[in-house]
Amino acid sequence: MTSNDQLADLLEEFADLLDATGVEYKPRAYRRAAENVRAYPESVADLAARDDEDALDDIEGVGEAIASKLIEYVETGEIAELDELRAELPVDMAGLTSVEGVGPKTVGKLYEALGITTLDELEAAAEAGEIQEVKGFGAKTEQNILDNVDFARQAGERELLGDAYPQGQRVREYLQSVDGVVECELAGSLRRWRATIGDVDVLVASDAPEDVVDAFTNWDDADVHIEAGTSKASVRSDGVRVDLRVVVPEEFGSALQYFTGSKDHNVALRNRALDRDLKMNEYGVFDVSSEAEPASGRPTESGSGDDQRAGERIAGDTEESMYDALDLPWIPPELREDRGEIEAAENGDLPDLLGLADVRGDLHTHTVWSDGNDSVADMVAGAAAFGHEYVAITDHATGPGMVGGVGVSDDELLDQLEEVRDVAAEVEIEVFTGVEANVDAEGGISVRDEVLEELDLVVASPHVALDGDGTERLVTAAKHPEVNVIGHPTGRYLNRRPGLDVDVERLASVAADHGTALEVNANPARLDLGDEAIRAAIDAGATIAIDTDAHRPANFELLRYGVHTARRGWAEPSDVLNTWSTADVRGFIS
DNA sequence: GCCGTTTTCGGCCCGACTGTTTTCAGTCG
Repeated sequence: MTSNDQLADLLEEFADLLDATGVEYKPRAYRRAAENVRAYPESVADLAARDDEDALDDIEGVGEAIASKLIEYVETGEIAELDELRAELPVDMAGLTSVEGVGPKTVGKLYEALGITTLDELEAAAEAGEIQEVKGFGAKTEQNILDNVDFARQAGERELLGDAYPQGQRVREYLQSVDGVVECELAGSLRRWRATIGDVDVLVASDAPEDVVDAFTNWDDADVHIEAGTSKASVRSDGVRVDLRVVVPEEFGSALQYFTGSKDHNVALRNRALDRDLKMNEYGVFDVSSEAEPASGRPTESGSGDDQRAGERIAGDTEESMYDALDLPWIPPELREDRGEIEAAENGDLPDLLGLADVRGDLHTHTVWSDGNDSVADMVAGAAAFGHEYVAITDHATGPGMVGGVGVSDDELLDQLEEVRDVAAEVEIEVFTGVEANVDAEGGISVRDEVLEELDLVVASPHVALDGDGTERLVTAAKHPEVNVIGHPTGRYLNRRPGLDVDVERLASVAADHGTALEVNANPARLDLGDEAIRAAIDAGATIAIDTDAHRPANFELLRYGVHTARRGWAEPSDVLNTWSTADVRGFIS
């Protein structure tokens, strides 16, 4: 069945092709429809497949014409009109528009003038100096294309949080050292700690914006200079696009709120403001009740550039003031996805979110006994140095998914037990003996029960057959009396494979009944379970374990990614096994 | 092509930046 994403992609291609052929307004309608189809909570293809003309009526921006095209696609696998457009403009639209500065209209013009259809042809034309000969193009545009075409070829993927976060910290530290910078914060999806990041957004408060832009473009780590004006600039650093915006200190709070997003959260807040005769934007919250024509619901066209700041400004110097003006408490960035957080805030029901300092231990680590880099003693010392009160040693067991002799056999596991106990006797922190066993395709565990019984803690993780529905298999594992934690339940690898489909509600309710925790693997390539699954799991009553899967002591630092992902899943400290005391954890796993 | 307390026509979000212009179009967020 066709996913909403696929249908939305088709509508967007439609929009781009219309745009490239110079059609007005229709492209916007198709893009809006695409956006709403993508975000629609039910399967649009299912609705379209119904023998009901009005089935698609509820989707904003989808009218008669677009609805009939969606139905045509679901029934026949094609849209005749789209095929005609493709024939008229046979270009690799997605590839070509992935070049920074090249949009649909440019694609249309270059096809018209030079017959360019692919990235390779675009590059060849630029190298041959043909592009600057086209009317409306010049030498700079041609050079920009040459500069960006390679990046466009390799890009197309969002950056992992674990790569973007250190990048963000570096730029923030640098800007904080710049003269005239009053405040500096990361914004955008990085501040919301999304698992993947489009670009790094950084916001500065300063009365000398041009000096800040200047310092930013001269940053040592800025490899490519994309653009720079008087109040904003963009560079590429280590392959990541970094966008700077500078505002005056009085507007820092409103700008931070605006640029943190998400878009959906901000739209919902803006509507709430309108209900109160207020206007909310990146410059503040304004009382427009005394403005002319209040009944029209929109400000008058004065023609001045200050329309955005019309009315009496009642908030904006801090983020708190923005929310307060709408009678809401401040909402943590991780929750700002329009997933019910505004309603919860209104009712005083916002979760008391877990913090990094609440976590007391790590229940999933590896040593040289399997594929880790360090000894049991070094990993335990690393956990203690990180500040943990307890740590579990859970090396890979041999079995399905373990290749190249990585996992330990049952006999080796028993040998390792003695070493772990010896180390444990020498240190202050609590050390749990354990294993990361493999869950086979049927839900079986790769270590004999008698051996599992000897261990304090058993993490059971899927490492093979990581596609299709994994619910029953994981349910079987979660019911196993010796299994305490289901490790990285879906087996996903961000940007590489989606992992198992899991009915989280069902898995979580079984896990809750059998005293099994579900892992949030903090490795930034995994972040598994992900935010929405975490929330579903907690709602179904399951306990969460946030573990780093550390293969060396430095990996204990990855905990932050797991904690913030759990915050995105509305997790409170009590939901998380490894915020509990040593005695309580012992109680849970015994 | 969509939409409506402006309701069957006439609008459609908008500001910053760049590169090409000689007053503006295209891209981006």
